[in-house]
Amino acid sequence: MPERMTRDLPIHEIEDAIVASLGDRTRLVLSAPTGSGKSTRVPQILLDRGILDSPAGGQVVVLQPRRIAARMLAARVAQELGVRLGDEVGYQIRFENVTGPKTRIKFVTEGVLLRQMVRDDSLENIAAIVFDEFHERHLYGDITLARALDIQEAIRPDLKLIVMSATIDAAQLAGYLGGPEQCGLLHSDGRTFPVDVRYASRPSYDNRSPVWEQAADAFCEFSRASDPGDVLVFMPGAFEIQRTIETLGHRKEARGYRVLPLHGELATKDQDAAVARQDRPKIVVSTNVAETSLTIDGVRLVIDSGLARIPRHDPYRGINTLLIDKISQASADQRAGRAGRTAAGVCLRLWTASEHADRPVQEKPEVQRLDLSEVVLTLKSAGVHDLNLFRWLEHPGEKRIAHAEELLLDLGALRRGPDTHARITETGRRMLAFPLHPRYSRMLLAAEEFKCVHEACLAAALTQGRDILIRKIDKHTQDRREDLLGHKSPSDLFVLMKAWSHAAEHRFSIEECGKYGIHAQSARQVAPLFQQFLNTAKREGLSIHEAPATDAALQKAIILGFSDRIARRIDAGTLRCEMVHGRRGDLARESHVHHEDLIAVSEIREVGRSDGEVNTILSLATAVKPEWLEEFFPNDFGREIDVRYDAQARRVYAHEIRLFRDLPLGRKAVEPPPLEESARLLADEIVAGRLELKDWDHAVEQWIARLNNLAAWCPEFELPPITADDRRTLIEQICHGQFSYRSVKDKPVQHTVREWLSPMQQQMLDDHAPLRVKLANGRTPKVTYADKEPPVISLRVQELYDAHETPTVAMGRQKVLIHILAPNMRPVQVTSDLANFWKEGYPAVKSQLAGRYPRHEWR
DNA sequence: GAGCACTGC
Repeated sequence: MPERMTRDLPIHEIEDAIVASLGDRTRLVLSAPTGSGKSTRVPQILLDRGILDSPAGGQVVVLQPRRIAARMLAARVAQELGVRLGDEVGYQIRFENVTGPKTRIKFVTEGVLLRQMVRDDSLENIAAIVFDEFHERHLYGDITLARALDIQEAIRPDLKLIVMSATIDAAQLAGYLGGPEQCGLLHSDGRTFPVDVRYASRPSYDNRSPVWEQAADAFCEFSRASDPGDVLVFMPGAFEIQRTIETLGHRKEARGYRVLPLHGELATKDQDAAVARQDRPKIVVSTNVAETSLTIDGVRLVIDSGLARIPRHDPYRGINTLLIDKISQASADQRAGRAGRTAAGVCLRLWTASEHADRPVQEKPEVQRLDLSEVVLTLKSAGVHDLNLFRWLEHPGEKRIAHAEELLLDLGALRRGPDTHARITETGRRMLAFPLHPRYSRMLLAAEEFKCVHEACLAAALTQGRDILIRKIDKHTQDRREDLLGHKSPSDLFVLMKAWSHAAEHRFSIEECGKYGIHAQSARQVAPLFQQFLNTAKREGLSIHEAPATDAALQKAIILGFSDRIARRIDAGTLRCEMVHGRRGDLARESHVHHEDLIAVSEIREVGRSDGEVNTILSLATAVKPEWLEEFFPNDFGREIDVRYDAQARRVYAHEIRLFRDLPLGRKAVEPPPLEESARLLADEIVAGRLELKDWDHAVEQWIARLNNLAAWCPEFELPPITADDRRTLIEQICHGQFSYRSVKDKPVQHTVREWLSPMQQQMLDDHAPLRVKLANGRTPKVTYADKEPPVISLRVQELYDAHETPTVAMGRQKVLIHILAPNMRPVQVTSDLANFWKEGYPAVKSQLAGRYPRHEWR
């Protein structure tokens, strides 16, 4: 029989209030910091006080953001109640279901419940749902709460919903849950030790030394005055951690300390070492893992860089970014709290108090930061057709929703309905059976057609968790790895599959994996995923073919999931690639598909470099044959004729360029088109000096190609004689963007055009030429044209900031719309004269951004 | 020569 719990934790002070509130209303927000005992005791209170005894069945489901928490909390509650884990108290996480028919208290991770809601929205047997650690605002937690509210209103009015949070603005949350009419609001105190938070005396932008130096300085200064005990240093990533450790190694104050790194890519034994008690005091230098996921007991001093690498999905470009950013006040408090777990502690922040006040209060919720494709598909299957009307706690932004819908339409998971809202298709429903990003579920469905389901399941499993191939390895390991995996491959996924198979054959032995730089723990975790996908595929009626699939079969399946990420190498000497939709990036150095011209990439990530610039890295590449694209996407092909004039030979050459969407795939020589005569006449004009040109050879070459394109666009266009009006027309065509920006951006052509013109026309060109904007960091921002509206220049805040250091170079004096893409918020728009942007437009931008986006010091 | 936070179905 369950024992009665002891009432030794702060949460019991409001036990009666909880019971009373849930007697009146079905919703409750409970704000309580760590140490209040809410996670273990609230479920027991619900059970003990009869709140779960509803006709619908008496289970409380407690949502946890992490598996390990679900497992440990269940074990602790079972122990407190004196019952066997899996009977009255159980837990369910991916791959593990430790519950039984008697289970009344069930801890689950967020994805488990969302999946359950997709299958069955009556939530039979569930009397109450508790959302724990809701302030972390994970994507699935947000969606699960919103759906639970829908379900409560539509079919389960008796369902109790309790949202627990440590730091979130509880009143706002209570408002979302219907206000005082429908939702109770309670607060409990925690039980932690006080932490003395100290700020830097100099603002961080004033301090030119790198964060690792600053952290080491702070440590040395502190340890000269008092004994720090165990120390925890927060850094944004592995690189900075390494530098911090090196720097501390040169400081005499750090002698006698064990200095240990802690981050996700470390082997388990190294992570354990950082958490374990040492024979000497220790300094653990860690990423965000130590903020929520791992606790290190005995820490009395926290040194916080205030930085983290924060992932975001940019819906404008359809890529993921991972850039270093300042953490929020809430996150900094969470980090500081790590110094007060076992005794009073100190937290040294490497930024000033006034800078702190400028930081955002909370981190942006994931729903406003990440790719929503999977969530959108889930909601569509639940009958939410207009996602802008969904009950978002915070609206993710129309662009983010639109981007997800576009991808799902491309994948065939959605189809436009009569009311313009896209509806889920049969393919979409089948895709939803797989717990995967829709791209990968699409790949698995395609794999059936190409008879490679088994292989595709493994490929999908390998992309889910941490990379199984460790990046930083020594030369010997590198050589051994190359012997095992080869140098070239049609797909990086094949390389991963080969590495994994080797690890699996050796039962994921740490020693054997270590020889090849394979992360044994990550590789081991792939196996259950692989099995889960195979089982799902079987259940969905896909046939798991016994015969090994050909490489081409799997490559084709991959392409069907990633057709909007086709890329072409620009040249053989570099890793530069151009992609469909005008994007560019660099193929990952470690890719094994470096010998191929045309690839599909499964991952695009924008990553900050140590010099402050940004790299777009294309990884997990798969070789693509153009004829496959033709087979699958016959309507996405176009062609363009490129005519060039060879001045020495005085001949015109023509090439046909094949385009996949807007990506040039290859060129082949063709008969010069009828325009040849006109082109030659034009060339003669120039050669004869009747048109003064600088750098004429190149200019002519470019210009003739442009004229040819114009003729294709406007058949009545006659080249000779070139009247002033013709020229005007030409310029206007250019100005209105009917030539691609790329085609006229080269300097010689600008020259050419200028030289043709009367002074008045030159003025017109200056006023209306396609904008050429070059930033101080060498990047050229995107410029888009629309009818009758000023051109739009899209700048990311980072670029704007970089550009501010040295002036932006820009041609053109017309008014433009400058679109500032600031992470975490709607784009800020200002209309400005570009040449005077810093004088006129920038103050407007600044006033809109300052305070809301304190990533940089706005000057 | 360059480049990578953490979870979760």
